[in-house]
Amino acid sequence: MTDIPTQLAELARGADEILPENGLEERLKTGRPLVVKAGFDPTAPDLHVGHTVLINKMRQFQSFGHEVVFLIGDFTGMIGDPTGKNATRPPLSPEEIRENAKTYEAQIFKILDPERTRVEFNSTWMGEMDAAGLIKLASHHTVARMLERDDFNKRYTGGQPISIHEFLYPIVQGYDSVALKADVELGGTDQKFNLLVGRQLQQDFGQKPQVVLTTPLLEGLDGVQKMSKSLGNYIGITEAPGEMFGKLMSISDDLMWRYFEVLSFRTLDDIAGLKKKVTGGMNPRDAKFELALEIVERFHDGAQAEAAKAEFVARFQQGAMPDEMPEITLATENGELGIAHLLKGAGLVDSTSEAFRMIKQGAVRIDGERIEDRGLTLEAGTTGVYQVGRRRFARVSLT
RNA sequence: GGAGGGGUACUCAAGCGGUCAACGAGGGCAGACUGUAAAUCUGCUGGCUAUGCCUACGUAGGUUCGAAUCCUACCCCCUCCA
Repeated sequence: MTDIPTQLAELARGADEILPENGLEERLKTGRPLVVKAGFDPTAPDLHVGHTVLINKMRQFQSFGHEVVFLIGDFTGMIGDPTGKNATRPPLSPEEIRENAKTYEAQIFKILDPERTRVEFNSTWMGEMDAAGLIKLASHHTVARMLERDDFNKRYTGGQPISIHEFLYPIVQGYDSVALKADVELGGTDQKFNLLVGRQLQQDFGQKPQVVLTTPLLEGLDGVQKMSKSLGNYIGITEAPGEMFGKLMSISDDLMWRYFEVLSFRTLDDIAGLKKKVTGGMNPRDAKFELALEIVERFHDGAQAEAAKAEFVARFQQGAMPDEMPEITLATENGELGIAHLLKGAGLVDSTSEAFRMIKQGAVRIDGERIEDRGLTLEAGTTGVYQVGRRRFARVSLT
């Protein structure tokens, strides 16, 4: 096993907080493999790179020989995490949960070692608990402590409603740590309160309170709001290399440095050096290339990453057409088809109204030639590459 | 249970009888420029068999030449009091 100082240094890297501060060292000194728990919401099985900050941390624990528990909160999912401003959500069916779990596994095992990962569902123990058990469990926590949580506190003092069931979320999550006898729980900074409830409950149940390690929440592509699927500002880890590369290239120069900090495996010194070069005149675009290459390689491979970069350069720097595009065949009426219908039929625009708008704005090209006539009709038997904007292409044949 | 406030396009948010397919902001898309799908600037942002037509302002009716705007009922959300 790796020596403790090295483990400590590696595990603390990129972490937002470790509570209690010396707790991790103390646990590591026991010399036994630690049970490291991280909970995931069953409703969002499409992981994005924001989640990987945490998963990478799990991988580190794993590589040091600890036992990682990937906990799917199917029971808590019924409540809906009140962290943030989420509204309550409809409960998932057992089938949906099983499906989501499979999707999760396919994705996390790109990073984690399946041999050393335990996948658990909290309905395993929560599903068996009856009302009496839940009341008893709830008695382990007080309203005053619950109201310490920042968002509850704000809502309470601000006269905003808080439903009773929302109080159950942190309690159930905390009880998961009791059920698993967790040594360490990982979570985003927004989970800090919930993770701390776990400590308190474990103590009440006669266990040694877990160490809490929080990781920062990653900003999404917009650079402002946290990365999330519902906000659409994310990079999914199953996305195609080209997509992934393009999205990384679209982030602002400022955000690029943030991504380097939390997503890159480069050393901090290395990143500082890169930053210096940019200040000294290096094109930030080239630094962004480095980042995009590294991330794409992580979820695909080196060759695909290079190919994605080559494609990006050709397409956006040199304005070339993509090598691959959808091939579509459309039937004409009376031997011809209006341009608006063609674009809609090819899926390049959502409506004929949009097609006309795009034409008016000079966004439509046929074989690279910009067209301006909205009344243009194309004859049967012709084939052409139709383009809307810089990113939407299709090769369309008319019959 | 009582009193009050509110439901408008992807989101927030104006409008309170015609000039409203609906101000403004954000987001998105497009164009220009460039150092890139960064930044910046400009435009567009309901649909269609397209110089016109159709559907839209919680739902269903009603008043009116004419309603997102007025009336009635219903549904939903929020606040305060009990």
